[in-house]
Amino acid sequence: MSLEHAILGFLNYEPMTGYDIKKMVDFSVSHFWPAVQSQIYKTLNRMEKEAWLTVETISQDPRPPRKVYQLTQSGRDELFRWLNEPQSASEVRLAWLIQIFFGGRLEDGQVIALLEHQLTLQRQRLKGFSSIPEEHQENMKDDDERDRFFWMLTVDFGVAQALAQVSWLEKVIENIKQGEYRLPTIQG
Amino acid sequence: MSLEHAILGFLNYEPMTGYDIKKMVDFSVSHFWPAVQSQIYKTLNRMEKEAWLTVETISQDPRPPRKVYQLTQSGRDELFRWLNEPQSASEVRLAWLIQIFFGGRLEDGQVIALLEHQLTLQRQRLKGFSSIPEEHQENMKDDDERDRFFWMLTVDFGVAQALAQVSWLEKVIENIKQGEYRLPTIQG
DNA sequence: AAATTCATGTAATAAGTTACATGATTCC
DNA sequence: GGAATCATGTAACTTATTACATGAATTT
Repeated sequence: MSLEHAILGFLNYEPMTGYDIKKMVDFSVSHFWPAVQSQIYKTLNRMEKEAWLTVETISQDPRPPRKVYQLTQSGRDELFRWLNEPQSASEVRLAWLIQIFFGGRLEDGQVIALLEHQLTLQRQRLKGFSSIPEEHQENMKDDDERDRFFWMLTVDFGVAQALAQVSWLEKVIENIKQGEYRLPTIQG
Repeated sequence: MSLEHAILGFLNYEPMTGYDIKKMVDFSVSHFWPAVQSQIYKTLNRMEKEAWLTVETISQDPRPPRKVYQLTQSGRDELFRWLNEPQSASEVRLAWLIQIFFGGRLEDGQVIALLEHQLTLQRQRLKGFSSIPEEHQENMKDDDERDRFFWMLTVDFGVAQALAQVSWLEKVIENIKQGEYRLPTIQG
């Protein structure tokens, strides 16, 4: 499980509550590893049982108590073990490609609508990425420059992916519109 | 659920057993929507209950009976309804990007090892793709030309994605090796 | 002699989503 | 006055994975 290890990574920066972790996840890694709140709380409980974390509970009536989680040595060991472990195939599930796969049973116009929808989504994604660096400047003050670089690398990867998809989609749409059923990448 | 709809798509070609479907999935859509055997059988049962499929059971002792599934009208309707439904964000979970995200806490050499591992995986993926078109020629004989085109489009997408990842990874590795911490895509 | 193909299934487990619940304080 | 923030949690459900089980016939 990788959410576990993302959490270990965040807690390696500093002790935090589940609420804080949720915010950090949304803000930084959600574009390649989203997580809902209930999943984070469940995972934190499991990790505590595994003795990767300790909790300090600070009551603050009438709100629920803040449960500040902190890495144990065993948690830190696990984090660095995992950070060095080669990850096998990355999981990708693209429902829209299933649609394209069976696109032979649709009319050209229907397929083009599907492709154009994906194009819109990818362009929106690109816009979303371009706002991250500035927000980041504000929120992160004088954190480690090196941490910042690797964060921005993951953003850059997202941008590269989105750009590649956009140009692929544009070519495919154009080809189909012209009645030329050519593959943009393989040969011509 | 999209496995459901992939199955509807395959059964729209012709009636098949779960075993047949598993083979087709592995051969054609598994690179963007993998499915294990037990998942397929479970899904077929559910789909039968939903009246999207009917079964014809052909006993063949001592083997398990062949259960040949066939689309109902309601199943076909559901297929085409779904094929035209715009799909929202495609699910992508990239564990190795979590590693890169926390790469600031590793040494350059360790990060480079992670990146080079991904590079190897993507190059292998590319090799895998290049073998599909020929296999396909053999297996598919005189099926609809149009179906074939859209199948090959999904392969082409996979190739485009893999190529984009390869060149991104190459640039990042090079930059880090030179001690120049630059983002390949955003600016320079 | 060993591996693969055919053909089904179950059980246990893991991971993730959706929806609900509480309730004061602060911001717009 | 209404929305967002803080801060936790549970329950039901869905989706997917891993591992086990059977067993003849065919291919390597």
